Amino acid sequence: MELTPAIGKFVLHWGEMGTRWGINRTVAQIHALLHIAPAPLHAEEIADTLGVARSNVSNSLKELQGWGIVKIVHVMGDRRDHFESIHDVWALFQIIMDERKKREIDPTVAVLRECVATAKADGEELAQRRLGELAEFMESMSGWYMQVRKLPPSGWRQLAKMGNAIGKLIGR
Amino acid sequence: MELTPAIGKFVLHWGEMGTRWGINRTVAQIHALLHIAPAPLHAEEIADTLGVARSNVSNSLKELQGWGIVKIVHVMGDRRDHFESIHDVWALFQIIMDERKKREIDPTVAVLRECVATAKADGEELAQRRLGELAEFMESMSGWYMQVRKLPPSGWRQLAKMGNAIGKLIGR
DNA sequence: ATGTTATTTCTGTAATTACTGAAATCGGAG
DNA sequence: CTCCGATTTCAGTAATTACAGAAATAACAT
Repeated sequence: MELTPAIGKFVLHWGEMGTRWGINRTVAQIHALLHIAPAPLHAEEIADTLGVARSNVSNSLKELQGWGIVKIVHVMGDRRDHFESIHDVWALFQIIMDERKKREIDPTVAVLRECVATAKADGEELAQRRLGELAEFMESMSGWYMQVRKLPPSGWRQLAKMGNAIGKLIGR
Repeated sequence: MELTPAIGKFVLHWGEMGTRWGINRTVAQIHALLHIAPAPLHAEEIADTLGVARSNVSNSLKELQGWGIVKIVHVMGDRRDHFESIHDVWALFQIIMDERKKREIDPTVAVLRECVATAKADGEELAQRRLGELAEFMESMSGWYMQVRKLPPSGWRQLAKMGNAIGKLIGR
């Protein structure tokens, strides 16, 4: 797998973006590489292409598999594992959203609810209100996302184009 | 400003969440503290409450002001700057989204477009297609967000409740 | 079984990022 | 201008995170 100028630039940028969103740089780079790869790659190929240690690739791939955006595939006559990422960007986005919701949003809402309960018990009215509002907001966003996520990609696309119409529908 | 159990728990959790989304822990903690504070706080009060250095607070507050979610306010008869955060969660969310779009999404789309152009010039058809799809997806999401962001908070809330209706409207 | 290659785990190190405390700067008040 | 409190800057240090390379394990072929 050779790094052409276009691909190299993309991989580097994607890596940087990763760091800004709490994703390890190498993990993001590998994801980028697999995303544009014409065929599944094996670990050593990735290590060579990106110039990182084999072990680093191994761990990063585990991470990506944990997120569910990279799968192992096998190639006839080759004992090595090959890796492939989801190429459908809408599906990719959905998986990442689902995962972040599960790992971060849901637990946060749970903690907020606990805090609200404690605040109530301790008679801290203001804290109770503020934290309650925050919890409600997050649940509201979550709930909305859970609705839209069921739509097929085409539905999402339509939704994206409907911004104006929705504004009118609601009657701002 | 004393840290009650409820508030302490919230501040700690918010700090952790920050790290997962690429926000410095202290920055996130200060934001959390200001979010539930009954009145604007001055820097030293924040430093004492969270047990971090005064300079750390100063820099973190600059960061939060850069994001536009914390403002300086002045208190009669007090020379010190006091800090207040936006308490409306919907407004807060919108500001953060706007900022991340400006700082990360838009530049990424720009880079993707450049990569597509390069890929095209170099005759890399697959890369061109994949990167093009990614760029289009991100622009599509951006555009959609730009539409909805104009709605008043009440509109957002309605939108959140409309998930089902929208599904039917689109006719999945 | 033994050898061979692929993969993972683990430990030490490197790099990065966050933080502190001191020093410098700022900005009014007298 | 000089003083004094508030704030910021900066340089050194601490803590965290990412990484490489070695060692261990696994998976298969012979």
